[in-house]
Formats: sequence, C-alpha cells, structure tokens
Amino acid sequence: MEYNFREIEKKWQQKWKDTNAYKVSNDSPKPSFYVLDMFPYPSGAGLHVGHPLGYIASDIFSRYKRLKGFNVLHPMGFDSFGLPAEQYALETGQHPAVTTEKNIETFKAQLDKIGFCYDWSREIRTSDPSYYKWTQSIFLKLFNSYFCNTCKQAKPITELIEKYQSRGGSNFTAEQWKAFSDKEQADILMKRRLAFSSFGEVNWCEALGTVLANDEVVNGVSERGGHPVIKKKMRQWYLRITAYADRLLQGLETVQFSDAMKEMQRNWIGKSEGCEMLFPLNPGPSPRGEKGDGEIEAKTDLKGAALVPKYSVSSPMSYELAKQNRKDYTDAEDKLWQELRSSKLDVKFRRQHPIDAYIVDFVSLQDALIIEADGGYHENEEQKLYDENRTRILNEIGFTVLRFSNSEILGNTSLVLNKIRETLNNVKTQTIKEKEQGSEFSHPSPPRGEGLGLRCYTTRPDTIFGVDFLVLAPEHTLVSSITTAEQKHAINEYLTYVKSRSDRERQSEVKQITGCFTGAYATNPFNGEPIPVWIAEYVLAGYGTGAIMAVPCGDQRDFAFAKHFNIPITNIIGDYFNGEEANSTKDAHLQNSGFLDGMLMKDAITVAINKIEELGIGKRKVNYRMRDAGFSRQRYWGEPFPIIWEDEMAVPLSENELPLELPHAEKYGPGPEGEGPLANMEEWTSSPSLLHRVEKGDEKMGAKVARRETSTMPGYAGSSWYFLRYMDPNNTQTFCDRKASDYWNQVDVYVGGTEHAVGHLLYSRMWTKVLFDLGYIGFDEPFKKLVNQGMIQGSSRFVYRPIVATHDNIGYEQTKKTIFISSGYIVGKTINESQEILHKILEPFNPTLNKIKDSEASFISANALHVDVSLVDGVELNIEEFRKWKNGEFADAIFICENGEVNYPLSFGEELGARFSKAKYICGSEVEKMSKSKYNTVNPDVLVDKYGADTFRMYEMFLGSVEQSKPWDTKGIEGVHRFLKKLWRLFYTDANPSTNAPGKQVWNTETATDAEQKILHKTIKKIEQDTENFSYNTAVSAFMVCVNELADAKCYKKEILENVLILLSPYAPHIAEELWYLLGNEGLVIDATYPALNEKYLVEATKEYPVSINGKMRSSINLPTETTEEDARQAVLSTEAITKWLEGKEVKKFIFVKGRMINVVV
RNA sequence: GCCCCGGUGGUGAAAUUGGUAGACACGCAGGACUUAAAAUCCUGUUUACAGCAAUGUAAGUAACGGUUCAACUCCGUUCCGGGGCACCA
Repeated sequence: MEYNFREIEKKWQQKWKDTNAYKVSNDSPKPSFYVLDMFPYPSGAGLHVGHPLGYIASDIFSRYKRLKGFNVLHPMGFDSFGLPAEQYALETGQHPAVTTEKNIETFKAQLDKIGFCYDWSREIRTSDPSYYKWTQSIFLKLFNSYFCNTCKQAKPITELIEKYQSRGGSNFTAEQWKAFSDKEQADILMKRRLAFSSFGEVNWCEALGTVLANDEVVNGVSERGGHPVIKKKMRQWYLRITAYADRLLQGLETVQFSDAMKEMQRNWIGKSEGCEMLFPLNPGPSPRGEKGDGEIEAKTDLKGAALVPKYSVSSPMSYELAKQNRKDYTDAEDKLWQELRSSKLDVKFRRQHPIDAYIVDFVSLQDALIIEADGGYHENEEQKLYDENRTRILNEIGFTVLRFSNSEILGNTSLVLNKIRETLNNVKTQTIKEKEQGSEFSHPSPPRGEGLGLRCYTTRPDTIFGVDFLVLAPEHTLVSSITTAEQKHAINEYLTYVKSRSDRERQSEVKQITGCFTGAYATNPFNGEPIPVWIAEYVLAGYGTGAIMAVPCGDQRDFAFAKHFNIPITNIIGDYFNGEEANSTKDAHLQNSGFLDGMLMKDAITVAINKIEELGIGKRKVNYRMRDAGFSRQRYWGEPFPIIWEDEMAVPLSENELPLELPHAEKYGPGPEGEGPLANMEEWTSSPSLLHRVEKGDEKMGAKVARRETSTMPGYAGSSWYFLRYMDPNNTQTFCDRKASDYWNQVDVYVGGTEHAVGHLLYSRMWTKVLFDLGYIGFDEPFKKLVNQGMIQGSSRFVYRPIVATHDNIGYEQTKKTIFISSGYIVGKTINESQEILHKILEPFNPTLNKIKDSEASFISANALHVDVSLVDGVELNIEEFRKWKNGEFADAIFICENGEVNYPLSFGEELGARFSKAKYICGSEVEKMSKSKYNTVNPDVLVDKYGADTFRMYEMFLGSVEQSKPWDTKGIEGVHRFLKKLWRLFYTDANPSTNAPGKQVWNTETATDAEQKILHKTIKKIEQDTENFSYNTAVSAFMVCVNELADAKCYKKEILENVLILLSPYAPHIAEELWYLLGNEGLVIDATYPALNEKYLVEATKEYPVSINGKMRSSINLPTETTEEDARQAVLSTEAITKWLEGKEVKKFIFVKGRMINVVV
C-alpha cells in the first residue's frame, strides 16, 4: 500500500465536509479561542503561494488549540469591495459584483484544496448587503457619537445636544443654542461627531476621473498615464481618529504586537510634547509712519471683539509693496476704487492693503470684507488654485472675499456694486457665533502665518538661546510678504525650483542642502537678537506651523544648513558641541542662555515653557502627527453612505432603512465635479421619494432639496470590524450580539502582513474603542496578539533581447531576427563592454549592423524580458518550452548560449537545430514582488496537484520562519514530500512494482521501549514549544528527526505512532487522518486529545559537557547530570585528554555552567 | 535624511537567558539495490593547510573595534540588502 495523497486528501476533505467537522458553536463548555487571518481581497489573479503562508500558520495553530481542548473559532471571508474590481469593470463593462463573485469561488476552491479548517458557515463578504448593512449601521453610530474630552471616551451625540440645551456650549449659552437655526446647530454638532463631514483637499486627476493617493502622484502628475493632478477641495467624510490618539497609544501597552509594529504605530500617531511660540518679526521702520494704517488698532470697538478680524501687520516690506501697487493699478481696479471711495456704500474701504500674508485690492476693515479685482491673467488653473487658497485663508481669519473679473467691473459696475452691497448686509447680520466657528471648518488646513510674527513649534524650548535662524516651508503664506526687495528675485527662483521637486525628492536628497534667505529678520523674544528668516524645502508645510526654529549646535540638519550657508552658530552647550557636528543631548548645562544659564537642559525645557506662557508669547502644546482619517472615496464599488443631504445638512437614515443598497450601475465613470460614479445616477441620488421623506419628516426643515451622499466608504470600512461579525455572522438584529462577543472576546491570535501596520490595524483598533465606549462590546482592543507574516516574493527570470538605438528619435529598434543572448554577456557588464560584445555577437546575424553602427546607430543594448518562471529550471531556460510559449511568439528565436554556441530553431534545418542542443541558455534573475505581469507567480494548485496539500503545507512552513520575507523557491519541496513517504513506510511498505506484490502492514501493537518513548516525548516537547512560538520551520524539522529516529530504531509500534499522528495532524491533517483511521482508531484525529508530555522519559543520567580552555573548545567529558561544580572540576583536571591542553599552567578560573559547558582559564 | 527589519556553507536555513556555529532539508559527489531507470537506502559535503586514512591544526556567522572566562547573540563605527516614511523639529 502506498502513500496515495490524491485519494487520501480528497477522501478526508469530503469527510470533514460531510460531518461538519469544522462547524463551531457559540455554546460550548470548552474555553474559547479565536484565531483570525487577515481576510484576502479576492483578486482576479487568484490565490498565489504568498497567501497561504499566513493561512497555514494560523490553521496549524487552530488545529493545535482544538487538540488542546479549546473551542476554536477560525473563520474566513472576503474583503470584497475595492478598486481593482471597479477598474476591471471600467475596462470590460462587467459588473464588479459578478467578477467578485467569480473570484471568490476561485479562491474558495483553491483554499479548500489545501485543507484548511475554516468554518465556512461563518463566511462573510464585505460587499454583501447583509454585511454592509452593519458597516453602515456602525457608521451611523460613529456619526451619532462625539468624543467627550472630559471623560476621554465616545458618547451619544444626544448627550451633547442635551448639554447644549440645558447649559450651552463653550461659546454660547443655552438660550443662544435654542435660537440657532437647524443649519447652525447641525454645523456645530458636525464639529464634534466621530464621523463627520468637512472640506478637504484631494489629489484630483481630471484625465483619470479619480482622486489619487499621494503615492500615486509622481512629480505632480499621475503615476498611471502621467496626467496632471490638481488639488481640489471637496466635501469629504472623516473619522475623528485623532480624538483617540492617546488611547491608541496607551492601548499598545496591553497587546502583544511585535516591537517593530508598535514602533510603527507610535511613529504614525507621532505624539510630541513641546510648545508653540511666537517670534515677532523685526519691526524695522514703524508701520505707523504710514499714514492711515495707524487706524488699524483703533478698530477694536463695536459689537464685540469677535467681529474684528485678526490681521497681520506683516513686515515693512508689505507696506512698501502696497505702496507700489497703489501706483500700479489696472483700469478696472481704478474704476472700482473710484466707486468705492465715493461712499456710495457708506463704508470705508482701503486700497492695496496688507492682510495676513496678502495684499488685497480693497478691504473694509470694519466689515471684514475684501474685494478683489482679477485681471485676465487669473484665467489659468494655477492662478485659480492660488486664488482659492488665498480666499480660504482670508476666510479663515474672518474676512469675506468677493472676486470680480475686470470685465465684470468695467462692463456692469452697478451690478458689481449691488452685489457688494448685498454682501455687506449679510456680513452685518451674521452672528458672532458663526464667525467664531467658521474658522475651524476647513480640514486639513495648511499652515499660515498669523498674528504679529512667526509661529514655531518646538520640542526643545530649552535651546531658545541657540536659535540662529528660522526656516519656513516654501509654501508658508508669509513668504511673499516678508521677503525683501533685494531677495525677491532669489526667493522666486527658489520657489520655482521647489515647485519642480516632488515631495519624495525633497525628503531624500539631503546631501544637497538648499534654501534661500528672505531678507527678513525675526526677533528672539528673550534677548532681542535679530534672527534671519530662511525658507528651505526640508521644512514641510503640512506639519505643525510650517516654520521651525533652527538650533545648529543641537540639530544636525540645522547644523548642516548653517555650515552650508555660513550662518554663525551659537554654542549653548559648551564642550558638548565640538564644532564638527550637532549634539542633540539633553544632558548639557546651558551656556549663553540668559535666564537659563547653568541649568540642565532636561530641566530647562519646563522652565522655558513656563516663561514662554508667562510672557504670553506661546503655550505648551502636545502635537500629533496623525490626522483624521479620510473616509470618502469617489468610487462606485464600496458601501454607500446612509446619509441624505437636505438643504446642506447631513441627515442620517434610520436603522430600519438599512441596508442602503448600492444601486446597480451600467457605467462606472466618475460623476461631475469630481464626484463618484453614483452622482451620475439621478434616480438614485435625488429620487422624489427622498423629497417625500423629507416632507413627511421634520416639518420645520421645510427642505426643498434632498440628495443622497454620492461618495462611498473606503476599503477599510468593512475590514475595521469584520472580526466581530464572524462571532455572530447571521444575526439580523444587530452587528454582533453582546453575548457572542463576550463569549469569544478578543481575537487571541491575528495573523497577517506588516503592510497593514498603520492603516487597517489602527482603524480597527479605533472602531473597537468606539464600540466599547458605547457599550456594544466588552473589550477595547480587538487583537490580543498579532503575528506578522513575511512577504513571499517572486523570483523573476529574464531573457535578453538586443536592441539598436538610432538617431531618428523613433527609439529602440529590435534586431530583425529574434535573438536572445545568455545573461553572461549582459549581467554585470558595463554599457561599453556589453556593447562591444553584442556587436561582435550580432554581426553574423545582421550584416548591416556595421553600417548602422557607423552611421545611424548610436547604441546597442539589450532589453530584459520577463520569462515565465515555469519555463526555467533554476536559471537555465528550457529553450524548447520557451519556443512554444505565448502561442509560439518566439518559435523562431535564435539563442546565443552561455558558451558562445548558438541554438537555432528548427526552421534553420534539422542539422543546425540539433547541433548545439546541449548548450545552456542562462536567464537573469531578480527578486521582485509577485505579480502576474512579471510571470513570476506560483500558483499553489500546481504544487498541490503534484505533491499534495500536506506536502505543500509543510513545505511552506519549512521554508523559514513565518515572519521572514523570502523569495519563493520550490527547490526543496521534494525533501518534505520524501519525509511524508518515509512516515508512511513506518506503517506500510510500498508495493513492489517488479513483482507486483502489494505493500504490507508493518505497524504492530507491541509495547514500546523506554528508548522509543524517549523519541516520542522528545518530539512532543519540541513540537509543543515550537507550535506555541509559531516556529513552524523547526517543528517540521523535529518531525523529520522523529521519523528518521523511529525508522532507524525500526519502531513500528502503534502506541508510539498514533501519538505522532496527533502531533502531526495540525501540520499534515490528511495523512494523519488516513493513518489514524488505518490504525483502527475510532473518530477523527482532529478530535483526539493532545498527548501529554511525560518528562520521565527525557531524564538523562549523564551529560556530555563541552570543555573549553581559555574559551576555545578543546574536548568534552561525560559527567552525571547532577554533578556539582567541585566534582566537575576534579573530573576535568584529572582527565588527561584535557590536562594536556593546560600545559602545566596554573588554573586561574574554572567556569561551570550546569547542564551547559565547562571553561577552564589558565 | 529618518524609522524598522535583515546579512550565517553551493542553496533554504538552525542555534533557550551570551555557553559545542551550521540542526533539518535541498543540491552535489561517491556507493548499494536494479539488465536499466524510477523509487529507496548508505557515505561524504564550511574553508585552508597537513595526512593514504582515522584525524589534526588554523580560520570562519558582512567589515572593523569593544565588553566578557566565553559573542551569530550585547555595545560602537562602517558597508550592503529589504521594507516603511508624513524630514515630526
């Protein structure tokens, strides 16, 4: 009888299915254990060998825990919403639901072949309405909750409303709250909701019709296709994950994630404690010297300070510029100015006035109204963006901005004036509250200079006296206004340079130090010293205030910058600074530091902050790098938001209206104005029934417009909570019954890749915390332990095809005949070398080459073509198979082999074709990500068919540790297969093919000897340890050792073997099940009890101690296990084999480590 | 530039708290069985030197230095590879 894995695996897979062997109950007296895989996105390419790595690991663990007496939940499902299906739909017109369904079927079939113990009755799919009904429901819970800053947890928004109604908010009284309109109330509440809507900028690519991730934008154009990408402001949904920053940080202390993983999350959250402080801009000549501007300060009167806009006096430069602009105006500006100053509007306007970073055309300071006249040059996109940004910033600091084109002003002045008048009226009736709240509304907002100086954030206020310069981000809004006339040109040039640089370039090329002096000076508030203000690309606008204080003696980057630009360096740390490099120590005693002199830096931090706060020039601040999570996608294939916009207010659907099903689409193109495809579906977004619904609802609203939210949720929506649904997958009343989640509790072991370190893992942690706060579940961390699986990389193979470049700009031209050159001629050669070689080789095949070389051709090289790895044995190409590949595309190719011989196709005649058939063609190789297009994917099916699932499972585990990334290689799978065959032969001999005699049973029921028991118990101990530690590669090796030893000992005893089968069953369940059955055991091996370790078999009487002399291993000695140090010393020193090494020298030291080794020092 | 991970035979890799470097496999070489092949089994396999051989000596875990009786393991510096990044001030 032979090991017929094909029959065996089919048989037991069927049996498990028929008996519902893996169905898990929520009602069991056993302790629960939850093992979870990160569920896959069902891509069209199907499963590849990288997927199962983690799945096998978790499967082994699940089966092991089951044998250990746990009720194990080990489910699987599909993350089936996502972009690829939508892109595929765009290309082929096939509905994502259809292709997704098909892909899932493929995945399931492939998974089943490997023999996983999933409880498929609990399968979930995020794109299934019965699933996303609950995703929507949880979204509504987020929408209807706020983060209470006092008790640091989520609470129902109704509690906030009650509070507002009874006690008011921080900016308004209860009476005022009640007086607010619905819209006003809604806006205020929106600022507290955990899922909220706001405006944010997205990378919009008109040509692709989609919003792109930062990653997908390279050098300002789209990665795919190189189309222009612009920043577009759009209404977006966000999750207020920042509210949970501290708890997400603290939670890391309670979970078993790898240190690297925790570090990544900490870095992402990026908590830093420091202070934000203001550096006044060097006043220079007093702005008040300019007549009229002195009135600015007198304007703090009237109906309340909140109405008075905050504006910047800016630098003296602004005033000079302003003056200049006043002389240099257009006809339209002049005309409007004449109208405005003639007091027809009864409001005092100023012309060309500096506001914040800008000089505006006309402004009424009293009414906070700015009027801008745009010339024809404002037509282009860039200018529009600039204007939008400018408007937004001005809005934020409290101004209303009106823009008119030149033609509007010149063409119909009275219309323009009417509009201004109307706006003025509106402005005047606006409430104080709106003004206050309005400034917080943009998200995320860029930094801006504000107030009377430059705001800098620092974690090291102790170094304040070492500040030698300030650096602004080039995008900083104050740059243009503070730059002096002399520096204007240089700054503009630098800005042009920065514009041409991608973010990544700005980050990585540090050797190249760039920057530009603005000509402006700020003042150190502590010693009054002027500080030059620079701009540099290494300061990014997106973080903090977009401005830093540079301390060259304490920060290496600042140091390099100072050195490069010859900025004098102040040393405040004495000997700690050597003048060669910065020293970021906190242990120095400060020098040259005014009131901080002599203080330890560590202590000075607090002292400095206190002083800064005392002086009112700054305040203590905790900064987080993490931002709120964008939750909108302008796409079709995702969860629709259960939100209806009624008169600009977001109104949630009620629970009983869920699921809001994704409407069927025929087309998947983007909607107008950057909206998602759903916006194209009028009947869905704005059906009359919605209006009806509004009318029936709150009468007070009296809404005239009702339109559904048209964006969809991102991929991480469904995956943020899926682990909960597995616990109670069919519940129609709630997303997961509290009883179920209390029973299963946290995921005990979560297995998946590191690529989700900061995305999925943080989001699901946040959702869990929210659901916990609201009392829906009883734990606030989803995953107790996380096991990271390494990425299986592909090992690509290449063939090299020569190309000839010509001068005619057509590009590279391939040689007339298809020729491939072995890698030895190409790889590792310089361009010149390989050009020589190629020329020599190609000449016989292309007589015109010489001519080309001399006249047209400028370059000969070789293109590397990916070749299917299945056509390559190691690195040697199977030339005959390759000729058949791609329907014989390369059937007539000529191969120049490694030894210089040529392999001709048959079309050259049999003689030539046969002559050099033994010559080898060697492929190039490279380790890359596994991908269909690189022809380097390996489909597990092929291996499972050839060697069986058990072999495949054990081989993937044998490859190396689970955590480690490694290129896939099937070399070695034979060894694992041999091991299983060898195991089989402990039970049955193989059939004898020559005599046709069938194999015989060799196992017996004799009693095992102690030596045999020792083999078993040694294995039990090792396998148990390794399995607990996810050290599966060494476990497989331990099985091999065990089987080798049993075979050597000719031990075929059931008493031993059946226990080995139980140990093996998590790893190779099919063969274990079959042999278990053949031994005549009742029931399934997966339901057996894990064998107990009996230490008595492992006790050794003696131990062979290695003996080192002066640390070098010289000999060994057999000693009783219980030897004392003194006995050992005597034994060692009386053994001649050892003493000969001592050469009669005196023993200085005798080291005895019990059970380990002995070291003699002479 | 910063952060994380890694670098061990021809190959994949092992190596409790620092305690016999290379377990277990692959590959290769030689042998047994066989008419032959497959399958299976046995032997050898870090390198250099010496020896017919058993064996011995020396070196050896990217490189150099340090701590230690003892370092793949801990520390420092450097090099290389992989992954991440939002230069976090």
